[in-house]
Amino acid sequence: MNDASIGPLVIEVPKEFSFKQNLDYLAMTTDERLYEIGPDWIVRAIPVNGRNFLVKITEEPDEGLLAEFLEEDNLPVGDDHLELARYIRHWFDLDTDLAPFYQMAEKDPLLGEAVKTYYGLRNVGIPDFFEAICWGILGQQINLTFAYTLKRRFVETFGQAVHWEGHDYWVFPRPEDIAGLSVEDLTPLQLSARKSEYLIGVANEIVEGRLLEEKVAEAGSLDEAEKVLTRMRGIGPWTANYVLMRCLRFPDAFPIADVGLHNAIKLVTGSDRKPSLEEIREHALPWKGFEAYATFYLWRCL
DNA sequence: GGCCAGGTGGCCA
DNA sequence: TGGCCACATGGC
Repeated sequence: MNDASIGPLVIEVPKEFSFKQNLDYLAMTTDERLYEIGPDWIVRAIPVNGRNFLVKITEEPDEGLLAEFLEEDNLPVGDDHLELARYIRHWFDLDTDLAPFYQMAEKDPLLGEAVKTYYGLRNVGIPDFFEAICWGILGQQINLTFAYTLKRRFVETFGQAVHWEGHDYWVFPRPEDIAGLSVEDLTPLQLSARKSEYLIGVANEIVEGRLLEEKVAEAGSLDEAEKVLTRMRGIGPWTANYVLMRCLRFPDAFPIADVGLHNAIKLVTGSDRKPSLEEIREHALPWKGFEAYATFYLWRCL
């Protein structure tokens, strides 16, 4: 890794991977300002080892993903390469074997169409733990459009930007950027007082070492991990499962109370009403161990 | 103008 | 444990 300090990073991808499907998914939410997307590329600033690297990712047939570093005066050295590769693998969830999920899903009445239509889509994740939690809290009980607006304001107010060729590439605020704030600092963004308390509270818990990503990741089970997270004020079962699904990659994480999930099930079953919790549990029986991917693909149908 | 939104905490029996 | 209710504000 020493003499490769210049030149792109090559990242192998599994067979069940479609760069296009993942770009199409990400293209729906560009207003959060954390990346820019073209027809066959994506650019984002990736925070690693205390620095922000501007990375352009493309696909090279038969090789995998190619990550180029755009700023000539800000190139990764040493261990940075490893961390950047890890970040990108995490982002596109490249280390999960989707074959068993697909095997189950193609016969499933709710998932069959979705896995055919979106074959190769990965559970595009939120590699940053704090971002995943904040995004969960921001999205609670408001419509998604407004949630993205709030996220954009949050990022542009408290995050860091990499300026390159007339464009800003934003990095999500760190817990230490938020921990010292007061509710009044967040009011101008049109965040409710309660949400502001939650965000600042979680930031403090992380900064002071009372909430550790490793502790959650190493929990013995989904239940245990959920308990650690829901001890935080502002993190209920929905947010906990959302974070476990999008960031910590628990395959069985399942935000069962999610309105989007309910709407998706209503849509794919052609029902005229949303399913009850009991009905969802019934639908989800065959998904055991794959609830996270099942949910992600159902969301994609909306 | 009314209902809904990728919920949660707090209170009560 | 389970059922209400306040919260809070934009989108459609």
